[in-house]
Amino acid sequence: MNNRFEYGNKTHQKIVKVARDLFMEFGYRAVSTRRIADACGITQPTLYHHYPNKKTIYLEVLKSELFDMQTALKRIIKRCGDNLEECVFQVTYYILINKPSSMGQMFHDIKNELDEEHQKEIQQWWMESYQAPIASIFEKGIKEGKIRNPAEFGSYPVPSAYLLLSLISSKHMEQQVPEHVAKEQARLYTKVILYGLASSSEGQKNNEL
Amino acid sequence: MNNRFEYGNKTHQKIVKVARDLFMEFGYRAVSTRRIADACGITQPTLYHHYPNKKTIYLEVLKSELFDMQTALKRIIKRCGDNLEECVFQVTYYILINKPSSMGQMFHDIKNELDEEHQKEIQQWWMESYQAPIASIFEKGIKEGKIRNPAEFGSYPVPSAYLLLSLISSKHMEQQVPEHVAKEQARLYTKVILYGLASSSEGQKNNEL
DNA sequence: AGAAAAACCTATCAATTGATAAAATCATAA
DNA sequence: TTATGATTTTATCAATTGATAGGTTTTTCT
Repeated sequence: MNNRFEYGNKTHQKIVKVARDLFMEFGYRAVSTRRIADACGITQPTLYHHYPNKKTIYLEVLKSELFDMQTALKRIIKRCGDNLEECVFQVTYYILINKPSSMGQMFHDIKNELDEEHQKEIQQWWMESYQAPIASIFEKGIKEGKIRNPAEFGSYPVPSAYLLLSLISSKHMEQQVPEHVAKEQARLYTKVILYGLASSSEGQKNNEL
Repeated sequence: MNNRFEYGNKTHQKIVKVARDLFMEFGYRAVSTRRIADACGITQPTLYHHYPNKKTIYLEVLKSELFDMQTALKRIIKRCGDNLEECVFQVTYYILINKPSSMGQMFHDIKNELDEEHQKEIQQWWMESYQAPIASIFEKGIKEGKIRNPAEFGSYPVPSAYLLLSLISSKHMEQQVPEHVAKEQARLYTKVILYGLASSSEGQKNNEL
């Protein structure tokens, strides 16, 4: 039947899958086309039969990366939509486990290795897959009075989403952590972004302003 | 007198100063030795008269970067040591303005472009210049009862410092911001990490556990 | 002034990079 | 079975990279 099609598609998909791991760990510049080819078990020029150039492969990687994240986050938020804290926790935990090993590196590559048209395109994908889903959580929280008044505190949905994402993508010098530690971290991040580090009396003091 | 010394030192310092801007903006791999030399107004081999190789220049850059930050943070903390919120705000604001344009890129380079000995060394510098000063703020806050019980909340000084630094080094897709916006951001980060995004009633609810 | 040393430049190297051309292999459909 | 087209390989390209050798200029010290 269409074995020919599927056969070709195997390599096609494998390239993106392999390149994804490499690009996300070492960054765009540090990963050569030969390295990708080796990890795929093919020769370097074969890459150019499936993709016109290195940049296209990277774009394909970003697309799959962001698409997977989008579907997962939407599913999680739909599942536990009524419980704000639980929802923040679940999202935090999922990203913490499944995010690219160096999100900062990813942003750097997007900004420095791509031309402006592609930057705009990726930024659009990024907003749909990360920003919008997380912001929707806070938006709902605001409507239900569970989140402080945005006008007073500056806690608008989108900036709030960026704050949570900042906490998640910290990992300054550390390596990948085991699952139960990630769960613990997710719990901490959730509590901090919702309730803060200050003891409750201090928190009240601020709220009177 | 020692004009010879000073003359040599001029170029010596200029290389580090110029390389600092380039490395921090574009990353280690994206900045070639020729690019550094051009920006200094010298030819590329001249670099190798002042420094044995590219990596040494990068290490020198990191050293100066971290040293400057350390002295600044210690000064700030000493100045406004009795007021927790103000102290957090001042530190946040300073880092926000003076930090390398892509801190994530810096961490990536440290982890991927340096050998293990140098990694350990830089990590030591990093802890002294960023982690320790900020952690000292939270340590004092805990002693004074202004920060939640670390044993219950997980808000130990060092992890707390990392949380604040995560917020500061967010800047996911944005460019450098003007001064008054940075001040606004610093204000928000300070309030969020201390008091959280949840409305006060929600915060109380959590505190009862 | 003149010797010594420091600073700098021209020319060049080997290695690696992304990318292309052309030949060889393989699977598919007639 | 055989012709066709997709897939992969070998061989190779020009450009860029970090780094070195050797000569030239500039500064310093006596």
